[in-house]
Amino acid sequence: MDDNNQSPSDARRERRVQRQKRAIMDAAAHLFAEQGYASTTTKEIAEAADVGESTLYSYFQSKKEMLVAILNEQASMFDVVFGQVKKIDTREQMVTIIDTGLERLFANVVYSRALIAEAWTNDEVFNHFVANRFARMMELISLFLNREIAAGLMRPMNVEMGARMMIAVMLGAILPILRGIEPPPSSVDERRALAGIIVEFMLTGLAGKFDEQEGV
Amino acid sequence: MDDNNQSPSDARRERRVQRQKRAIMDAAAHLFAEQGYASTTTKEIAEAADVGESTLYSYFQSKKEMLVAILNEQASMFDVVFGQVKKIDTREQMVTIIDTGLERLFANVVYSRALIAEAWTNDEVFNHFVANRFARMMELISLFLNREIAAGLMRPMNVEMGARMMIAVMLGAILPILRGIEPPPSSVDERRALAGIIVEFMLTGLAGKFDEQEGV
Amino acid sequence: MDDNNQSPSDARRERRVQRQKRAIMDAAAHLFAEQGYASTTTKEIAEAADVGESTLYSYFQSKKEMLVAILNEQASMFDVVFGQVKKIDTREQMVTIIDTGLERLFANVVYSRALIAEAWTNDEVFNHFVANRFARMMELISLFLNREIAAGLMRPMNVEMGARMMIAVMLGAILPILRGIEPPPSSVDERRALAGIIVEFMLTGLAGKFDEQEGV
Amino acid sequence: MDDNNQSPSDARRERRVQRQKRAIMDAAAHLFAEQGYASTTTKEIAEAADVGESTLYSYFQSKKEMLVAILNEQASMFDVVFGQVKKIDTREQMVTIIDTGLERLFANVVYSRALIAEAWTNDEVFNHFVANRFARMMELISLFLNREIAAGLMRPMNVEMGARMMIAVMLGAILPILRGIEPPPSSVDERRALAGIIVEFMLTGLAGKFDEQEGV
DNA sequence: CATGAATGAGCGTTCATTCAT
DNA sequence: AATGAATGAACGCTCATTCAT
Repeated sequence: MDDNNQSPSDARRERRVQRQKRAIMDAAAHLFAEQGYASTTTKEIAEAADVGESTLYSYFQSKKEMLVAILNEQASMFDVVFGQVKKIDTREQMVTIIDTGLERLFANVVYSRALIAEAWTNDEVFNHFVANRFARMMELISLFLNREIAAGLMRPMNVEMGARMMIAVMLGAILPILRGIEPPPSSVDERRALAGIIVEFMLTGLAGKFDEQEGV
Repeated sequence: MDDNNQSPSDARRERRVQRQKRAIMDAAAHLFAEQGYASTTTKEIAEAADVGESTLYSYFQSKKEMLVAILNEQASMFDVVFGQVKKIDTREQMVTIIDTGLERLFANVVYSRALIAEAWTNDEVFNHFVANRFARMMELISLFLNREIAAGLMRPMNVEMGARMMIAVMLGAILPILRGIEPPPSSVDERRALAGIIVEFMLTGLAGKFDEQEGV
Repeated sequence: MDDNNQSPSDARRERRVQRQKRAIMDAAAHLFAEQGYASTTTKEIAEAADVGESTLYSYFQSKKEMLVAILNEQASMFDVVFGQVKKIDTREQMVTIIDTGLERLFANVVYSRALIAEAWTNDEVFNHFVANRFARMMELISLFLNREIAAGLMRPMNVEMGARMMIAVMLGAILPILRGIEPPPSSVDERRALAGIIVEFMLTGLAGKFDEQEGV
Repeated sequence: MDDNNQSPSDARRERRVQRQKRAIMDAAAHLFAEQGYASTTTKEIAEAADVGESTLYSYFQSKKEMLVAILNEQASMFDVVFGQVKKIDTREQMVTIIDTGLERLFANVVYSRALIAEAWTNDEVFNHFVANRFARMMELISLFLNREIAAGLMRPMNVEMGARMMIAVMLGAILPILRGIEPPPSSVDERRALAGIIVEFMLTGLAGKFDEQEGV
């Protein structure tokens, strides 16, 4: 009886706690994205989340912990996207993967912006949240490129540089959106079109003509 | 009399002032690049520049002014490079332009890193030091691309996206150097090789085969 | 009706209230004794008493009131002991009185320690809970000493200083126990032996030889 | 030349720094003595020392460090007094030793009161600043007592308890002064008289008759 | 009556800036 | 011109207390 009585209210409380935590994280992420972690005061976060300043500390032990929660979430989102990548055989698959990545990215633009902002100057953050993910990404792409080159579908090249370029092209396409200068694509179709353009540039650059064959 | 007497020593004083200013700016730029403007204290700058904390204020009216001086210099360096660009007709010219840009960039990596760090989160800085330069760059590249397409040397494309991709590829190639993870090229030859790779990727992407003809 | 109906349950409630109040006071006294009043948080008290933090305020109006309750109780305990003192004619009576005092003191060491801690720095506490009791104690002892001196059983002396010394010797004997460095005597016999030693030192000091006569 | 020039001003600066440090420590010691460390705010200390709150931090790294400086000084003062003690053969020597101790103690009553206040509830402070000094004191006194007993000048006794009593008697005599209830002796003669009374009570207690002989 | 959640007031501390020398 | 010393303003954070449930 007690169990039946308490369980639901426990769950409800837990949900409310999570909702508040989320509200604070969202407020903080926006501010961190817009002015950086160091320039954002707890007072501002509290006001943006519409709670008292001391209430923040019921949900996070410190300002730094808010940042970490934001970075963790953003990084794990990234892991999810990458975990789903299995094989890339056709150009269409490539577009789909990138489209999925964009979808997730645009769902929390400010989180990404905050992550980049902090990782750009903070080595600890960079090493903890970016470095190994970047390395894994490079590895995955390198494998893919090597396979394509071996199959004669891509030109011989410095594979590491190639991988870096792929990332760069993707980043370049969305940088103004991340930075908050342009709005994200307003429809699924627009987004997929963007993914298509990105792939086009990755594969053929500005000048080339690329024949769609069975492979990429 | 005063002129004859004072002029030389005035000049000497002026030179000394400029040298001190430079020392302070270098110290500040390094720190701003490594930990961000907001997280850098005037005490740290003073120590790095080996002067008393209050001496900073003999050369700059405020901490913010040090940042502005650094950003101004970095931005004007950029203007110099771009001012020299006249025409791009051959692939070789393109490589040379990019090589020149890299040269200047690597001469003051920390200045660039500081600029990016601050512009990423600070709208005022972005609008003042980056926005119009970025726009001019986009314009210049777009003109170039349109010309190439008209000449049949490049495929028809969304020109704005193309311009953005060129910038992205260049940025991608040097990002780890800017971030301070990799060292800049150690020789002029290495640097030119890097410029070559960048152009290669800009034009042909990963897959394409690009015929060097008379045009780019 | 109400009387007949409610009285028993009222009494039960009252007992429960007193039990909770006691639990909270015990928890608070321990903490006040170990870290001082100001350094003890209501959160710690609540945890030690195993109740919610806000529950404390059902029993006490404020943190300060908990302290006052503790001090009151400790002081009234003292009054009880002193109220029983009637006459001191023989050395044995003296030992008994001191032994009784020790018994009560050791029953609530932490209460005493908390009282001393707070009275040492807080004038309000000192004046309210210590000053007049100390004065009464001095008066009583002075009377006793004067009587002894008049009877030729003690040497002429500065009586106030004598009284103070008696208190000091007693305090000195139990200070390490109060401070929590040594455990209280583990048996009634040990405690009485301690009382004996205290009296011995009071009367004869380190060097003297004291003849037990009819008087003290 | 530079040496001759700089040295005096360096010394002057050093002296000024020491003077400020002392002023802050005095202000802090008074407040710590009167209301305890935890209840004293840095704002109060700053006001009492007549400096800005942030100025405190030019001289001490933290509030805790102010306390440590005070305790250290007080403890080292104690060491000085005890270091001078060589041998105790006559009652007069004993009086002199105690008189010297009183002199030093009364010179910084608030420092002592602050030390006692903090050591009473703070184990770290107790262990670091009191415990070993107390132990050394007990040891010294025990040695003395054993020698006296062996010489037949004192009665056989529990030596540890005897030592503790000596300390207690001394403490008892000055407790009201330490606590700030009574003023310290206003003249050297008064102070020496007090030392005499203390010794009297140590040796003969309340009742005894003690013959001054060659030994104590 | 019991409590988790919320908070204003105020804490110890930092820091860009000023000022006397 | 250069600086050590000083400081007000504001920071991140704690805590005794209140309140809705």
